[in-house]
Amino acid sequence: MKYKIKNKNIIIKSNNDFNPKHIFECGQAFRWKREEDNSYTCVAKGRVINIFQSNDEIVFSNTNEEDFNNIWIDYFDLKTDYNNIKKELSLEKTIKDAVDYGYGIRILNQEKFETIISFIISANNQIPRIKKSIEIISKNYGEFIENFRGQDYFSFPSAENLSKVSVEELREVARVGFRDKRIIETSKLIANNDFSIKESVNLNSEELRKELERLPGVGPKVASCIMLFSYGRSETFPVDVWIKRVMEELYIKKETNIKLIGKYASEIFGDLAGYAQQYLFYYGRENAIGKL
DNA sequence: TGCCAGGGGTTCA
DNA sequence: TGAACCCCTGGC
Repeated sequence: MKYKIKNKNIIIKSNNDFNPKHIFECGQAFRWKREEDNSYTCVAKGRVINIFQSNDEIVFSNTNEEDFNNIWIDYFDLKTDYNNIKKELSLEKTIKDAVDYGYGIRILNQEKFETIISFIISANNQIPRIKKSIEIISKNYGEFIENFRGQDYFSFPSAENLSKVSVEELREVARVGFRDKRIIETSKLIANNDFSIKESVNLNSEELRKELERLPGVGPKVASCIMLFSYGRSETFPVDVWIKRVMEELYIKKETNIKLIGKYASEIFGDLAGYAQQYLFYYGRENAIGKL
């Protein structure tokens, strides 16, 4: 991975396949903040990092060379050649517009426990409220990291710590509604190793899905998101209401059901289905369905 | 102002 | 298979 260091910042070439807005606003992550200068501050792995695009350069600040190599290269999936993925996907003509539109998307490698809880919260919920709940949970039960640009940042709590919170308190404090029990029970299963995150990485995707769906609050869609956004299972194609609309509008040309859409996607996109999902999701949401 | 629909789905009957 | 679910926001 080629980079240079200037004024304590790590700088890489954008290479037309790294765009902070695309990465953070394509629906995969919740713990980022857009700053007034259009940079993005994001919390992960107990660190706070700021990312700014300047022409064809991407500037990582509030970090250091060691963290960049040990943490962020993996987190931002910098070893994967997205231009190659886009080229392959674009052979299929319908998706080409979506790929061109979200050209700078990358799929992050996020922390597993945080991703599991985040997507349990996402069920039948709205993105601003999801972000708020996750922020409150971190602030109350995570650990203080630092103050950056006037804002305090906290890590996402461990399963051990979150499992000790009462259902009532969590609902009251984090405004998670009926998801309260699911969050606490899942945290307990993970904390007491009934579900072993460490061992789960060795499962094949079919086994992993089955295992994840044992967790309260994790159904087919949430399991898919967890697999794609934190287990690197890039053949996974999460089908939510947005993707359903996009696929119906662009491909199927009529209303259909979720199962069929997943099957269809895997036939067209194969092992690249997960990437395809992200380009389509971003394209569909940003352009608002109906105007495609 | 106040009511109502609907949302990154899952669960339970 | 279908209704119910917390809470919040946007539209009327």
